[in-house]
Amino acid sequence: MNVETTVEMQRSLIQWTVWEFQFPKQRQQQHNPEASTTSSEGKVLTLSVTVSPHRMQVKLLERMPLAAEGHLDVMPVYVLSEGAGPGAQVPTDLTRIPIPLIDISADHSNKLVKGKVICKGPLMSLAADDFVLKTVIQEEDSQPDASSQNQSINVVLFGAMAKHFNQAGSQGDVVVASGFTVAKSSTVDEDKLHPCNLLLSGDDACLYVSTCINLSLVYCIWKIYDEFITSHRFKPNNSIREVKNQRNLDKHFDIMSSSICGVYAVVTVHYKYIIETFVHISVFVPQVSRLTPLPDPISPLANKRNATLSTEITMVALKCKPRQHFTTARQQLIQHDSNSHNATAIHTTQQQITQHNSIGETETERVSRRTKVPKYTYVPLGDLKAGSVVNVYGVVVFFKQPFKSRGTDFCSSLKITDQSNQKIGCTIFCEKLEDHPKIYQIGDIVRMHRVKTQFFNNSITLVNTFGFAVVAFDGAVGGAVEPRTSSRSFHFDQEDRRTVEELRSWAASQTLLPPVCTIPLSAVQPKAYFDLTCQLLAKAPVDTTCTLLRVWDGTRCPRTLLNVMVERDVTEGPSSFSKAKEKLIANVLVYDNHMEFAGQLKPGDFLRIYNLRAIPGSSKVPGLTSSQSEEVDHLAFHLHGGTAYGRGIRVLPENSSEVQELKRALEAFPDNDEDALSDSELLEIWSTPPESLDGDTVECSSGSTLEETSRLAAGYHNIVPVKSSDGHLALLDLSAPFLFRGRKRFYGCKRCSEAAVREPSAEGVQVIDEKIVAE
DNA sequence: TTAGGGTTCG
Repeated sequence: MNVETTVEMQRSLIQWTVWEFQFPKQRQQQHNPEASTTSSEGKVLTLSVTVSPHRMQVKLLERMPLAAEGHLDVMPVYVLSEGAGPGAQVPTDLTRIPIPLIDISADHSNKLVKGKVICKGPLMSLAADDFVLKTVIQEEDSQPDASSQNQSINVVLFGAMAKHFNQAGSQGDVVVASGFTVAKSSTVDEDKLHPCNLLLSGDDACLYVSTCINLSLVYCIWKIYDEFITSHRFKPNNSIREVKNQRNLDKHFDIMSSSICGVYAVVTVHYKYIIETFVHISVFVPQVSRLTPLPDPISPLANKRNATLSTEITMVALKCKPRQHFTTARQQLIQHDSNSHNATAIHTTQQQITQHNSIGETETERVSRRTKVPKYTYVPLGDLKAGSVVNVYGVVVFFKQPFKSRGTDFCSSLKITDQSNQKIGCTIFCEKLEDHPKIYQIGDIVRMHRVKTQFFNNSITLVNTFGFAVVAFDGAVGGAVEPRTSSRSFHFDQEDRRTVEELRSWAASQTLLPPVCTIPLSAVQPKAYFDLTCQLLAKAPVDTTCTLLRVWDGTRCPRTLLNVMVERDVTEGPSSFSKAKEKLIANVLVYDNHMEFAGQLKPGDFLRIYNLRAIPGSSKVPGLTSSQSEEVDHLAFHLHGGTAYGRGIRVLPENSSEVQELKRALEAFPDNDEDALSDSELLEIWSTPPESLDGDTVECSSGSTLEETSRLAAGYHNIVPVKSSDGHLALLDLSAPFLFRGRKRFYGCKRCSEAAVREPSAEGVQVIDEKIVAE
């Protein structure tokens, strides 16, 4: 059994050089345990991987033997690369039979069927460790109109195969089945599918799954870090499942790679877990002059490989009992691997790389090439002289988000540096926020046009002047070079790209950057200052100096978080969340000058809050509940007034790598679907008078139509429609309980529900005007 | 014009 995963080399990394390392025979045959002690002669590289929640640093140190333990707990999955395609992977002695031609009376012992998964049923458990799963596959090459009969067939998987397919397969995958039996379909009248079913069970049954898994570079590092280095145990079961959650291919890659900082060598892109044979890891090292190439790469292929640009599809083959097909598959796998530098799109010359670089250029670059924009010159920061107007590049070592000055403009404050090691302060005044540099974190790179140099306190500073323009870039080595600017036209060419990349590499080699202070809620320490990347869920004014922001980042702070009660009708966004979600929500109190900016935020916005303070056990917070004032072990989050240490808030754009990363974390939260309302919850809400539901669970609407109520319901957590009855509130329909939650409506059963109406407290509820009700 | 980094009232 083996697992092999292939990751494509992405465009933004094509100038990287690949070294390959192969670890032959870490373990001998799984079924031959005596042999497993032999041979760990495979040469291995050692990695130093430093991982913090938002950054990762991988350093190539030296080579040493790698303890390869725990290889045997692998689920029977083959992941084969697309290069060969399904046809090449399956045994050649089998012939393909089109789905419509499958017939119960024919002999299928040497046949295979190929089709696309159009429906995947749930995994059903028959007994402990015995499963069944039904899926529907459709003849892949079928014409939509011509002879469309019986193009789709039920495939029933049994045992471990069902379980593995449940994890590894999904709708849209292309599968090849062999070793199946054919049975009469009992559901043909209902599903109108093929009159036969394919049954995949027993030793001969085999299913090859071709899926569009595409691992990100960094994801692989994570896996290697996680499974290989930390625990020395493979958990391919997990990796397959998790990988399949990472289908957002290019984006995912960009995000992850741009969140790397200071990468010296990146492992993977083409790695294989091959149990019993070898582990195979490729190393990509950026071609920057500072880095000397690794001495004598182990693999003879090493210098030949540079990059592969093609989209690859990963093949997964599932087998109940792999023994019989295993040898074939493995041999093919190895063969495929040794040929892959021919078979896949690998570029071996600098010329080809250059070609791809130019293919990779942006529209702007092409435009600027054609229209001959005048060339900019950039003055190194060490060569600045007072009294001139210059263009500069620099790495951000300090920044303040734009803040309101006493004059007419917003003011940004930066400190930048470059290879000259000069640190230069910059002050930028612009009326419009969008004209300010879009700096998200220290290490970002800025290019500024038309800044004037002036002396202040014995050093040169930069201030923007007429015609000022700024573009910012992420500072992560290997990440996409995407200019952040609101400018419609700006010059950007290959030289700019190179400058950015050189600055990135240089910065990565320096220790000039302060340690990362962006941490998730789960890692917050009392008294710490930190930057928080989060999503705003709701906000509410607390008093004249303070606004409450309710935020989350998908992680849970191990400490009790401060609970701040505010009046419901001043809350923007939902006034309450599910219990599980509430546990993840941090209440951030934003003071003074930050209130104005906070006022413009909308629930749903993705934010980075800079220099947030985690304060333990305060009891003097406005709105604090009396029960909590006793508590000492809670954390409050304060964004204090002022802009010291870059204190402030920034809305992160939806397409930024930071937000993409955050979104993945939030999507992983299992209870994200607030629409799901269990019977007991419904009962709880229903049978409890509104005013006693923790004060904020139920909204009452009065005298509205169904349509109005529905519209209203979209904006509230729960709505129980009521009507006016003698000036009091009454349920619209007493025969059955119903509850509106967002777009969903929940109805109780007439027979078994007992609806009780209690009069809500008058506070916050309008006195009902009979005329309005009548209207 | 404005700011010219350097924590904390809450």
